[in-house]
Amino acid sequence: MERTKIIDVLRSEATGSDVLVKGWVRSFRANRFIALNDGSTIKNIQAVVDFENFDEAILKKISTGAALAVTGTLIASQGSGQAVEIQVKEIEVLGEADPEELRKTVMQPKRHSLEFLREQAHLRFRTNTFGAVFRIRHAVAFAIHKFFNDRGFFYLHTPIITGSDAEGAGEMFRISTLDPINPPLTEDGEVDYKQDFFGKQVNLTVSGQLEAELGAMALGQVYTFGPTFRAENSNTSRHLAEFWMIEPEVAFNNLKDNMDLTEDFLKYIADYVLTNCEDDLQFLHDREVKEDSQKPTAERNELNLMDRLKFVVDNEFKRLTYTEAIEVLKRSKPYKKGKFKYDVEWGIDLQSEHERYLVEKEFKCPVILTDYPSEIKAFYMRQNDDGKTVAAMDVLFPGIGEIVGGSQREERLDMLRKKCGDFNVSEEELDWYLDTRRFGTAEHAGFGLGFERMVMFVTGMTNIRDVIPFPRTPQNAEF
RNA sequence: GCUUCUUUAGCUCAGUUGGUUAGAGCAUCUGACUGUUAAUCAGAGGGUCCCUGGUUCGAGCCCAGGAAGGAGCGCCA
Repeated sequence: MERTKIIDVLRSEATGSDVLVKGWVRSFRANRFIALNDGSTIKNIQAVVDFENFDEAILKKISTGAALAVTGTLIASQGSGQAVEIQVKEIEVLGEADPEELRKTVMQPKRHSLEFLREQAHLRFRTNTFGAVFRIRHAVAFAIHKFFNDRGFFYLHTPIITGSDAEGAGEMFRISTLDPINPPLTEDGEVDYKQDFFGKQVNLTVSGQLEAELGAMALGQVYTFGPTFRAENSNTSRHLAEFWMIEPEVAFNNLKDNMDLTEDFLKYIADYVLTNCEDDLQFLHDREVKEDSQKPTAERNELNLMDRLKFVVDNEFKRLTYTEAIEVLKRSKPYKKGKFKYDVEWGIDLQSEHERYLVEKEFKCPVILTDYPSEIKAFYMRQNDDGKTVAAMDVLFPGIGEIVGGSQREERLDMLRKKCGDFNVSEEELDWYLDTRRFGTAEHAGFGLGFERMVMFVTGMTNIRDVIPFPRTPQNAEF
């Protein structure tokens, strides 16, 4: 008989017919009820064993975590917790799981802290929470490709190994095949990278944007979706050393087009998850509601998970300029009462506390801030006519902070070269990039979305390490 | 990197003013029961009290240093 996935068995109306399912035991109750899960859905199928007339040797091997092949008749359940169940005819134990060993793992049938689950990242897939998170993570990735494909974007693979650190987006991981103990040296006693694999110093990418711009200035609309690496010593719940980033880039788009695209995009993803991940979302929703009920009122979510997603889908994002934001902050209660740790003044970079105030207290919805002072943003962002600000935008989400950073790019060659000078960026190294401005330059814009931050938002997980299968953070590269 | 909190059984945690044999629930094992939904009942096993040093007649508890983890901040996506 062919195996049927549990998600299909549960949907099936064919009671009375025989099925074969394979999966892992979640629990074995009363020597009679096996809860079996195969990962196709968060739901388990209940397999009912007539233990009085069953091989005891097999029953003994059925324990939490074991892999089974179960053959039996699909029947309407006599119990109230499920619509259908399998009346077992035959069980083959595919892989045993020693209970004495299993009790040391996250697979034991009880609630665990997320910290403990993280220590066994290789086993946490078997839990309800992480099963749900990673099925949703897939759905978000798929939705992203679908969104762009449906709009005629081309998926562009930008290099993971790069020779430029021009963007200055952060500390980089160096890649080398040189002997680390005795590297070849130049006459000056420096490491001689000319003898390295690529004949120069190279790093893991911190952004595919500059390369994506080249694609956009020929293919029109492109996006990247790949791994990104930052060697920052960041110890927070929203930073990873290895994460995935989506960077669309569109020729002939200005900042307004860019904002519209971003908003459509984020709404599309939230909506996709709401309509396609019902069971997993409901589980995470209930989990959060339960957790919240044990917290003091002040620490609870104002909106629950489902409502937060619906809110993003149904409401316009609040758009305002940096200059307006500074004014709002200066009029705010915490500012007047001296509650902010950092001062608010035009020209400063907004601190987390300021962004959180705007998103969580003042507007209570996603916020797009635009037109930041030139000095605090990257060299490639387009200079506004006021001479002080650039056509930048940051999208701020409640609880997560900056989820998207983007801009209209500086397309005027002379202006871009001036900015290179101002920001100490080597024109020589970026000659290939400047060529786009030499040959048929045109206005264009794009943004970068932190994939894991989006997954955090749609799953309600509050630590970024819990939305990536194998988190890489300072001092941690396990498994 | 900075601030702050935490570290006691496989897990989650309690542990009084420094006092003799360190506890609970869950998990595991044994037995009973058997249409259960984190099954129930009875019993059992299970401890480098994070590490190092100090104070003390005596330290899980006090002091110093260190490590790991959480939360917040900075850097950012």
